[in-house]
Amino acid sequence: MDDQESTPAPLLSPLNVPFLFPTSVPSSSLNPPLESTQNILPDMDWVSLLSGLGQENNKVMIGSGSENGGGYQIQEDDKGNKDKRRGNRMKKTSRPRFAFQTRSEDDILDDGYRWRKYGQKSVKNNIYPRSYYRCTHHTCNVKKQIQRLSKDTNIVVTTYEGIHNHPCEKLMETLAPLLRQIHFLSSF
DNA sequence: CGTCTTTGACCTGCGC
DNA sequence: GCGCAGGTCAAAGACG
Repeated sequence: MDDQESTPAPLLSPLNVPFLFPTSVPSSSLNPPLESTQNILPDMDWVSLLSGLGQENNKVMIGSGSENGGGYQIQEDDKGNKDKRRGNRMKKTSRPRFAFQTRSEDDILDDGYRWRKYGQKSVKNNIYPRSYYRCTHHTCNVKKQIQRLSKDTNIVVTTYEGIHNHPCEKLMETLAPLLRQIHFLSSF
């Protein structure tokens, strides 16, 4: 409950996520940039989900600045703590948020990290619930939300919050043979 | 037995 | 101040 602000420098940027798609989702299934996204997703609650967004290719940078809030973090101590069990949470933070959409039958995008589901909520204007996941690495506080769109049920919007402070083992395993092959070919 | 999901309750922020 | 919506907690159960 005290390490989110002292998170060490990331070994991997959140931007590494799109590179992990081949583990379960073909890159061809990725959707176009957000400008078209907004056209085809009129029912998406982008205001709450993507407050303060920017754009970059097929991913969306979300509220990375502290001025826009968007994310929350657990607070170490707070005089507003009314409940010993859970009174010290939900404080605005500057954690980077990052969202993108995929066209997939599966809600869960295998990005190489291990996630534990910690909540699910039905959201307004969407028949599908939003699922909340947290990285299972004990020193990592990265979270992600997964939401399937009601208008286009093939589209899943994944929102990452925070930066992994540990390497992605699965990614390394996946890339190892490829790197070896590249190294082998480059030797000629 | 450890890990993960489910799910209802609870909390906070925000708009009115 | 109130109500709503979104986000989180944690107990209980499922699963391998």
